[in-house]
Amino acid sequence: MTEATRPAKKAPMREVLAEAAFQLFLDRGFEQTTVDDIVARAGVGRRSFFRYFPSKEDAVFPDHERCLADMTAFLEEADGGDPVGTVADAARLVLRMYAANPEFSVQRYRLTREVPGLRTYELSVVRRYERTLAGYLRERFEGERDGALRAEVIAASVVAAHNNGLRTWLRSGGEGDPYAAVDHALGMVRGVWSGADQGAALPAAEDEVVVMVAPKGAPMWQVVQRIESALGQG
Amino acid sequence: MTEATRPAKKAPMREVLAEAAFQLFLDRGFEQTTVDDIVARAGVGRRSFFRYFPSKEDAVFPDHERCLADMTAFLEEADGGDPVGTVADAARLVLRMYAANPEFSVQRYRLTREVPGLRTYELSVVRRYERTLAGYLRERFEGERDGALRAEVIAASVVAAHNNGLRTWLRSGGEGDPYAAVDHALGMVRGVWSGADQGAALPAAEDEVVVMVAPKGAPMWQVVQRIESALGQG
DNA sequence: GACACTATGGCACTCAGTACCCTCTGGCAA
DNA sequence: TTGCCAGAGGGTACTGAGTGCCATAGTGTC
Repeated sequence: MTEATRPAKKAPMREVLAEAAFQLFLDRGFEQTTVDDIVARAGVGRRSFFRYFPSKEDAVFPDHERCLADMTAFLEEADGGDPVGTVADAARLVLRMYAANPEFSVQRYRLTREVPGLRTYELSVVRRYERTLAGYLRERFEGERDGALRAEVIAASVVAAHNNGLRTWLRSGGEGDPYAAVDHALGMVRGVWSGADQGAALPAAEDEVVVMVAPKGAPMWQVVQRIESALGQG
Repeated sequence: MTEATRPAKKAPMREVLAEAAFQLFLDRGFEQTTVDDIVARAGVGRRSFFRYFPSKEDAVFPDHERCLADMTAFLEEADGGDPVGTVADAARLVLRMYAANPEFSVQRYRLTREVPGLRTYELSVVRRYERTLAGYLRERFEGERDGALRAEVIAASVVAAHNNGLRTWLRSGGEGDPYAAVDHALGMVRGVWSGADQGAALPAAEDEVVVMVAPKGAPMWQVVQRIESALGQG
């Protein structure tokens, strides 16, 4: 009726629904909100909801589908650099999505923490990222010893590290720089697993050697970090 | 009525239900089987099903609850040895459960692969194992730098490695020794992440050093393996 | 104006999961 | 014996997610 400025393209229904759903979830809780409540608030028919979201849970994560597509595209276009670094960069795409909307991300995080159904749903989303990363690594490690195994373990490590940093930021209420923690975490994983093609990319002679000295009782991850700095990767 | 041998303790209803459910799932598929079908086959009331299984999915994984309890108990009783080795051993408890019943495990694996709902449910189960392992590691790493981060990444690595080996065995139809692949996978993870307290447990002097030489272009994981053998941990 | 195509609404249905109440059974005490 | 209690299981009705099918309205195009 009184639709304000004339050429105002009416917001796409998908966003209207997601917005209405999220507000209701915040107000009265996820389980206490029915799909009928959502469509009533959005002023549309019930059937329309399920045309845009296959399930009630999907309305809480309206942006992951796009992000997953971005990640896939990113990996398809990736050049042949360090595989671990590449998947770490791919993981950062997810962080970028969260960071693009801190308030929403934090609210959703709190909501998800409290609703078992949403936690489970989120797991399936995270798993798809992990599988995407693992698929890329599997190709890169094709033919290498334990290639498939390393692909999956590295993908899991990257996802775990990313999520650790991300959660730290979310728990803090979305204040400050989310990239710091995530980059630190991903850096650790990269330090442990990476290195293969990175060295080969250097024009240095193959017969160059590095001598590393470490106390015998030193923790392995500390040893790895020293190797890193010895190789000048830090 | 004609209940065969007299002192035959009637099988506990939970098992009767799980058995009936699983057979029906194999015969006509998970989604094509309703809870009414299951209770009809088991010869009990519908209400009883939900007394024993909170959801239809739970009937497919009747043993994980117990296994998770075993893992928790195992970690509580664990001595202070190498933390990574301890969680690797804890993960092996899961493999033991699968290996105790190869045919069932393989059938369930095939079923789970095909049913999205079951895949998602399994994710939530796996996640609980992962959290249990991470919780243990977090305590062990208390106060260390990046302790919580390392706990989560290592837990994720261990779970990924375990599942990689397990799936290899399941895909093979449950033939042969499942422990071989899993031990190999866990060994790799342990080689990369372990070492901290292991070295300290040696009576060797703190000032002992190891000198390691490696080609500059060598992959990091290969470097790690060489360090391992240098330290005599292989 | 007929046609087609797409977006949306409405209705009816299945089925998982829950709340509430009933029955049956086996103790156990007065 | 009677009365009482407790615990296992059964039955019924309800809520709410998700689906299939059809009707309707808007928007072109010829």
